[in-house]
Amino acid sequence: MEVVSLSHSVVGRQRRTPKKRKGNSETPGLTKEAVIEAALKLIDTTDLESFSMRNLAKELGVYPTAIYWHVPSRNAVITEMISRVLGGIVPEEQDDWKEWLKQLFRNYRQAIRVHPNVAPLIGVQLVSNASVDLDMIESILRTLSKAGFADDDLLAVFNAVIATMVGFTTQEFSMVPKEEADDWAAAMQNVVASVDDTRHPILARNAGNFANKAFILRWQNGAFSPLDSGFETFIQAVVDGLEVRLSQ
Amino acid sequence: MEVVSLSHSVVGRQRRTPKKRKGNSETPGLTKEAVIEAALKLIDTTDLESFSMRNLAKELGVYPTAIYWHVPSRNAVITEMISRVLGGIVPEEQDDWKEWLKQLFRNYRQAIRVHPNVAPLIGVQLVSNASVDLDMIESILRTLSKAGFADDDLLAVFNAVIATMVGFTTQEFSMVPKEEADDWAAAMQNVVASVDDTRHPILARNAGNFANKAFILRWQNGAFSPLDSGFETFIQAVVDGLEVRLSQ
DNA sequence: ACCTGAACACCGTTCAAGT
DNA sequence: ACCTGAACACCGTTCAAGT
Repeated sequence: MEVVSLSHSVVGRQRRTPKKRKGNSETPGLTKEAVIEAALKLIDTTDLESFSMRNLAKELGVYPTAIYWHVPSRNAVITEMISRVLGGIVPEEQDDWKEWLKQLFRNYRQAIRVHPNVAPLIGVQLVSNASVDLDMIESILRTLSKAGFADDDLLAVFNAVIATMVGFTTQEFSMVPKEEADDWAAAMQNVVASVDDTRHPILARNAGNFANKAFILRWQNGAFSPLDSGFETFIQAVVDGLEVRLSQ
Repeated sequence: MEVVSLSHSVVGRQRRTPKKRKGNSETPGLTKEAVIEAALKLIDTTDLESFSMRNLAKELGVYPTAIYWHVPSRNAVITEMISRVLGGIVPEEQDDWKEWLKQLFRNYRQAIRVHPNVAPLIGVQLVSNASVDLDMIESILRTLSKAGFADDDLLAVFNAVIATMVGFTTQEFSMVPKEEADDWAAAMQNVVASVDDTRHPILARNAGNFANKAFILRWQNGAFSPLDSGFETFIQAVVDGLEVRLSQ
């Protein structure tokens, strides 16, 4: 996988490239790898709000400013985390382009499920593209080309594919307010339970089924209440719809 | 439009309900409406990073803490802004359910285009649901029911619809790093310009077309580089795919 | 009722100083 | 080379005090 990192020119500049450690088993000190690893551990065990450079330093047992020797900025840490989380989601080549795409979408979602709190960072920050995986892009383009999309269509369909891959999962694992989580859950449950069946009859009829399992009407995110059937329905619709487009 | 606000129970508690002003033209003072309006103006003219309670206070010419008399928390401001931005996106009823859905998606995107910096807040924070628009939900469910979706399918398709509505646009208008925007644009342009055409031939062939117009390979967001064709392709594919599902 | 003003517990990041 | 430590310019929010 060729990942072109823009970290140096983009997310901040490192003062010097730290010297690589010798192979012998000295005290490890701090390394970039250790920083990223600790960052992932921190974001996994707490949440996105608690993910700060200062808490990261606490986790590592160093002063906050020590981190900046190994990593140029907070955005760089985020970039590195993302490319680590999303590494290896590109499926094996396959004849059926629809199946290949669905597998890509599922692999993305599975990768996020392992580190759900990272999800909000990807869909929402253009910086998340700072480490561009050209191999992934080429694989998608190859699949779409084989399927029959070309020229201007290739761009439009590519954008549709990326939106499909990222969009559902980003929302599924969106941030839950930390402090007021309990109050909020209670309030939302109350809303769902007391839907007026003359004003909103269809919703009232389906309220039990929708509670905490529908976007907008849930009080937990995908880490606790996964939206499997919605996801499968969504990606199936997209690939079916793209097939319809091909036949026109 | 019945918007159920969870602000009181969820996003913080107000100390007292401020008394409504009399009709005569006294000095206006501060009101909740003025706070939300200034918040939108601030987020529109600057960006999401600059949107802080303290900057909001500066904009209003008051001390930061004065805001808290009218609004319980930052999350409440966000909630109010979102429901203001997304007010009135539900289309008129219509026979063709596919057209109705597409119109909903387009209305959502148009609403976001007026206040692009609000976009990241919606897709990514569960708090964004704090003001639940039950009328919108019922309208979607009515349309889907008329189309023929029922029972468990209704939930899955509803989730697919919300993901479609929010997902593409959230990414299209994702946050651009403020400080290093120029450096980053240059670096990304360089990546796109120097794609190796033996390793990534299809991308190399399409690089000119993809530069700043494809997800992952752009350095500006939808406010400067809108992805119209991708969006239309995406929503058309979704509704076509849902129609395929109906016919099975 | 509504605002000021001080204060608390946080941020990311820079830079000089140590070893 | 790599870390400490102080410092800067920020945050959201609470609470007492003013008017």
